Amino acid sequence: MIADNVVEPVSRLFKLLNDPNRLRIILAIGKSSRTVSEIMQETDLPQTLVSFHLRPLRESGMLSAERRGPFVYYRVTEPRLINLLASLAGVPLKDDEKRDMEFPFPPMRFMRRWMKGGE
Amino acid sequence: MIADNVVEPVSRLFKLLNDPNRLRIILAIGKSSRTVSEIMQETDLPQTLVSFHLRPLRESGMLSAERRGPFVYYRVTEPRLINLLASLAGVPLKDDEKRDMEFPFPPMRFMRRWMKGGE
DNA sequence: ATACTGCATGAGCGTTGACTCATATAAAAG
DNA sequence: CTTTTATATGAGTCAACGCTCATGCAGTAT
Repeated sequence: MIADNVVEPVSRLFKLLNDPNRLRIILAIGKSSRTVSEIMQETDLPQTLVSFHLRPLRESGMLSAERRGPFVYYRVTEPRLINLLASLAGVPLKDDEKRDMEFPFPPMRFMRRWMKGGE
Repeated sequence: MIADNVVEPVSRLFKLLNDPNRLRIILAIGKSSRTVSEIMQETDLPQTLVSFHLRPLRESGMLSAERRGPFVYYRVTEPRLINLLASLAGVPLKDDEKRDMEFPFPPMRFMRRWMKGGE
């Protein structure tokens, strides 16, 4: 019998990442540091929606926020997350992201078979 | 600008895995082959709910189903998924699952920091 | 044919989740 | 102090989701 406290944390992690707009936001930040306005531009999402999604990502610790003047700069606390998501999404890393590529994530690519949706 | 067709497949994958009961079901099957009744026992979920969750998992190709007499045997099509989930969940593999452990998934363990939930 | 077991499926229901709108706060500029 | 820019937040809406109930179908046995 599998305990709740084993499976619920994993569930929370996937819930945090299961929204297309959140993934867009994370990938837009990438391994650099971006203000909310920059994220709005790169994702073409309204400000209030970007902030709305940034909250749970920040509160979970997946993103960190630092205020500098009127701007708030967000960054991904674990650059490996970008490697992982880029690998899953099947997109190449930007050139300036290929540094500190401790390991690529071909180990996860096998899951791409299950991504096709019935539409 | 990140395209929809890049990020939506990843979203669908995570949606498929973001439910605690689905994770329980997948881990209950493990690397072996289990009937619906056996899954019910191991997860303590009602039959209709187990079947309800098995459907999308099967239709996505994540699980395969084979009828033998009155029973339907489910199995995980990619045993590596069990390695991955077990690693994320922080649970050891059962002894009989440690074979064909081509790679463990310490590469993913760093995400465990984001699993804590505010309750 | 009937009955029983194993599993699947559609309808209905309550809850959660994504989104928008209006508004609030923070910093800078005039 | 007022205004403007950058970001955050609470309330409300609508759709999606998880779940249950009732029922249907497949296989087996009598």
